[in-house]
Order: sequence, then structure tokens, then C-alpha cells
Amino acid sequence: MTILRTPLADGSARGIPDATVARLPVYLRALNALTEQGVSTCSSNDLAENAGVNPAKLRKDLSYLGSYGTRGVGYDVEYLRYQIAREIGQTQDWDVVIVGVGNLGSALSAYQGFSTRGIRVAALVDADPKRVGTTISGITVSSLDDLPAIVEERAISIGIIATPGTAAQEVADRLVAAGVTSILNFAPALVQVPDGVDVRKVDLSIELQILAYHEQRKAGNDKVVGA
Amino acid sequence: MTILRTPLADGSARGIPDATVARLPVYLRALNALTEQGVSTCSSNDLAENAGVNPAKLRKDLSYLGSYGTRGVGYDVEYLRYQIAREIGQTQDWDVVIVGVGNLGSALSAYQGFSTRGIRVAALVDADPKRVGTTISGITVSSLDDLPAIVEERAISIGIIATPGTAAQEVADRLVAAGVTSILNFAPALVQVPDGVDVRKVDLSIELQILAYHEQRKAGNDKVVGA
DNA sequence: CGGATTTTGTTAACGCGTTCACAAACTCTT
DNA sequence: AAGAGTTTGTGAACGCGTTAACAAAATCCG
Ligand SMILES: NC(=O)c1ccc[n+]([C@@H]2O[C@H](COP(=O)([O-])OP(=O)(O)OC[C@H]3O[C@@H](n4cnc5c(N)ncnc54)[C@H](O)[C@@H]3O)[C@@H](O)[C@H]2O)c1
Ligand SMILES: NC(=O)c1ccc[n+]([C@@H]2O[C@H](COP(=O)([O-])OP(=O)(O)OC[C@H]3O[C@@H](n4cnc5c(N)ncnc54)[C@H](O)[C@@H]3O)[C@@H](O)[C@H]2O)c1
Repeated sequence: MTILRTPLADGSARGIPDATVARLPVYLRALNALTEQGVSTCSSNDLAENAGVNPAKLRKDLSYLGSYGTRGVGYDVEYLRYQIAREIGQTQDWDVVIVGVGNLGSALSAYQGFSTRGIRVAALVDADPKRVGTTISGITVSSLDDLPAIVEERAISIGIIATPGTAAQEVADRLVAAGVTSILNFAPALVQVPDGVDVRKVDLSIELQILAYHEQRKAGNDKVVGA
Repeated sequence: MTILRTPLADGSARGIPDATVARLPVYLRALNALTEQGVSTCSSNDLAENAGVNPAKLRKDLSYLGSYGTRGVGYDVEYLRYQIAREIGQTQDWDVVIVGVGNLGSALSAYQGFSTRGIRVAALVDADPKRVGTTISGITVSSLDDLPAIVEERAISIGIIATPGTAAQEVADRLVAAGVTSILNFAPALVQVPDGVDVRKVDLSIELQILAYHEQRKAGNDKVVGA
């Protein structure tokens, strides 16, 4: 009974696959683009093309959320947009703290694109006394010691590490101690965190190294497969 | 005959799985760390721990490259480091061009960490006349019109898009026309490229949105599905 | 030398994600 | 109202990546 819209009968955790979660923001952006074009209804083909994915994959992904389309018709753009936004928590804004406001941290602080995705840079923290107290993109840089107070006061659950790799583990420890339970790590270092804390790592060097690998393979195409 | 070290008997393309390619740079860094610690030999367990992966996965990955370990002993750190570096093309430096030197492009230009990974930022390009001619991190910013000459002269095969999303497709077209065959795209936009050109996309907003999704799930554990 | 020990390289099972293909459900037309 | 046309939602097949398990190969030691 009371099976409102939970795929799982027991009503508890209905896990959406990681791969799907990673694509939902892409669909959201595609839906926004359609709205701007004045489109109010779309088929899975339309949306899939805008999002750059296979239509079957799109429908499969959406099926994890529920059944928000109409057979023979398609999806109501605005309705679907809202449902996805609700599912991934974009009906509210998420405050994040950036630790380390060097080159990368400053660029992230200045980025306007986060706000339309439900992300708000709420605080900046740095260990360098010369940076503490300065203002970057309208936010005053705080000391690392103030981290617990900041996290508590603004109810921050997401932290970004943009310090050198050598400081990454210490910063992660302090973030966790302060109450942060999700971390985006830009430093080229492995960080250990307790259970219940999520860590995602972005390594821009590796992205380029992967491209370089493929370039090397392309360059080696002078190989003739003949006998 | 002459089966020197190619797993495939016919000696032609031996494809290393994408997932493995993406981890090879991680192993490389772990090996460098071990070298700095004065370690000259290590087991798959040691290395796997340093790299943050399952030992079985590590051995499986390395097996795609060849058989560079010694049973009962382990791997020679320096030898394995060289073999991986050669495999992913890190015995040479790869010149890259960054298009769009705003906040993010400037941060990337200033990053010292690329050089130790075989990546060299060789040129900066921007469409804004006010930026062209200025010097960022020791490199003079060129005009978009000079892209073909730059790519040709420096034999650049990798380009980075750090422009607004609206310009991404046009920049990609120009990069490809200039001869670039690998693109790292930071703009939140889909870019279409011809066959033979690789594109990787880094979307920092999505990384944060994924974390926000999991945060919401953690927070939403008080959900009662009752009637 | 031979057996115990260590550790690799590889095979096989498993799980997750992608894709196909189609019945179910809706609209439109006559 | 019935049949033709659309499009969704999903079951099933497939492929890729991960993990466990083990035989093969090396060292160590008595
Ligand atoms: N800049 C890039 O484009 C780029 C690219 C790839 C990776 N990264 C990585 O991102 C991280 C930041 O890069 P960056 O170029 O901005 O470096 P940066 O040196 O410009 O800035 C680092 C900042 O961290 C601060 N810091 C140092 N230790 C700290 C600590 N314990 N607590 C708080 N703050 C501390 C420093 O004061 C400084 O402001 C590095 O790990 C780098 O490897 C950067
Ligand atoms: N800054 C960040 O932290 C951040 C985070 C996530 C994503 N991004 C994305 O990265 C890209 C760059 O971000 P940013 O903050 O550096 O933007 P920015 O506005 O600071 O810089 C953009 C630069 O691109 C140049 N440009 C514009 N059109 C161009 C064209 N056709 N050819 C060449 N250059 C052109 C501009 O002159 C400017 O210098 C954007 O797509 C943004 O969405 C940035």
C-alpha cells in the first residue's frame, strides 16, 4: 500500500545507478535549452539529441525516477525539468566552501555558472595569512581555523580542496572534522575519509594524459597491418 | 615470429581498455612517490595501496602492457615507471594550446603541475582584442586568427577550450581546422567534431551536482512514505 | 637439491551499464 | 469506434570492467 511513486515496493532506498545520476544534470541543461527555445513538449529522441546520448539510454535513465512521460506524446519539458531538479536536489541551493584560493580556487570563486546549477560558493578559506582577510569575487577569505564555525553557521556539507597536494589530506581531515560530508578534490593526491563521507577527484593532468595517449596511438598509424 | 612484447599474436593494434588507460597516470604518480621514498622494488599490493586501487585490478591493468614484474619478487619501480611512461607517451612532452584565457584559462596557464606529467602549455589564444598581446605566465596571448600558424609551427595536436559555452563549437571547429586532433572541453556545451578527433569534457558543475545529490539522500533519510 | 614461501599473470565468474526490441498506452484520422 | 501511427517504459541480451582465485614462476632456506 501507499506505493505512490517509488519503484521499490518496500518504499525505502531506491538507488539510482551512479552512471544515471551523472547524466541527470546533462538532461537538466538540455531541458533548459529547450525551454529557452520555446519548446514545451519533447520526445526522448529530441531530448537525447540535445543531451548527446542514446535515446534508449535516456528513457532507461528517466525510468529510474518514475514515469513522467506520456506514451505517444513525449515529455512535458517543464514538468520533467522540475522532476529531475527535485530528484538531484536542485530545488534548493547548496552552499560550498573552497579551501585554497590560489589560481584554481580563485577561478572557481569567480565562476558565475555554479549559481544556475544550485551551487553557491558561500565561503573561502586559506592558510596563507597574506590571503586571509582579502576579498575575492566579493567574498572575504577566512582563516583555516574558522572552518568549523563557518561550516556550522552556514550549514555547509560540501567542501572543495584547491590546495597543493601536500596539504590535501590535512585539509580533508579538517573539513570532515568541521562537519563536511562531501568533498571535491582538485589536488593530485589520494585523501582518506571516514565512511559516510563522499569524495570525488578531478585530475586535469590525467585528462590531458589520456588525450596524449590517444595522440600517440594515432601517430603510430604508419604501421601497416600487412603480412 | 618477432613477437617481442605484443600480447596480440598478429602484432597489430593491441587496444588497452579505456578504464586502464585512465589509471596508468595514477600508477605513474604512485611509482614516482615510491622512488622519492627510496623504494626500488614493490609488490602489486604496495603499489595498489599507493594508487588507491584493488591489487588484482592493478595486476590486470599492467598485464595489458606486458609482463614487467617478477613472480615471487614484484616490480622494479624505475623499470615499471619507464614502461608505463613509454606506453602513455610520457617520454616526450606534448604541447597544448589553451583557447580562452579568462579565469579558468589563466589558472591552467599558471599551473606548474602539468610539466612533470609531460604536458607543456605552448600557446594561449583569445578572441578579446584587449587580451591579445598581453602576457600570462610568461606566454604572450595570440589572436584566434593565428591559431593555424601556431598549431602548425609548434606541431600541436591537443587543444583546451576554456571559452564560454556559446563559443565552444566555433572554437572546436577552428581547432580542428587548424589541425588539432584532441580537445579537452571545459565549456558546458556539447561540441561536434569529425571522426578521428577525440573530445573529453570536464564539467565541474556536474561534479558538485553529483555530490549534492548524495547529500540530499543522506539528509532525506527521515523520509516516511506513509499514506 | 627440494620443499616452503612469495608474488605475478591469467582465467573465470560476477556485476554493472548499454543497447536493442517490443508490448503497452496514448493520439489522430476516418 | 476502430484502426493506423507514435512514443514511452521495460525485459532481455550483450559487452565491458571488476574481482576473486589459482597455477606458474621465482626466491629463500635448510
Ligand atoms: N591551477 C590549475 O589550473 C590546476 C590544474 C590542475 C590541478 N590543480 C591542482 O589544484 C590545486 C590548487 O592549484 P593552484 O594552481 O590554485 O595552486 P596555488 O598554489 O595557486 O594555490 C594554492 C592555495 O592553497 C593555499 N594553501 C596551502 N596550504 C593550505 C592549507 N593547508 N590550508 C588551506 N590553504 C592552503 C595556498 O595559500 C594557496 O593560496 C593544486 O593541488 C593543483 O595541483 C590546479
Ligand atoms: N571559472 C571556473 O571556475 C569554471 C568552472 C566551471 C566551468 N567553467 C567553464 O570554463 C569556461 C571558461 O570559464 P571562465 O570562468 O574562464 O570564463 P571567462 O569569461 O573568465 O573567460 C572566457 C575567455 O574566453 C574568451 N573568449 C570568448 N569567446 C572566445 C572565442 N570565440 N574564441 C576565443 N576566446 C574567446 C574571452 O575573451 C575570455 O577571455 C566557461 O565555459 C565556463 O563555463 C569555468
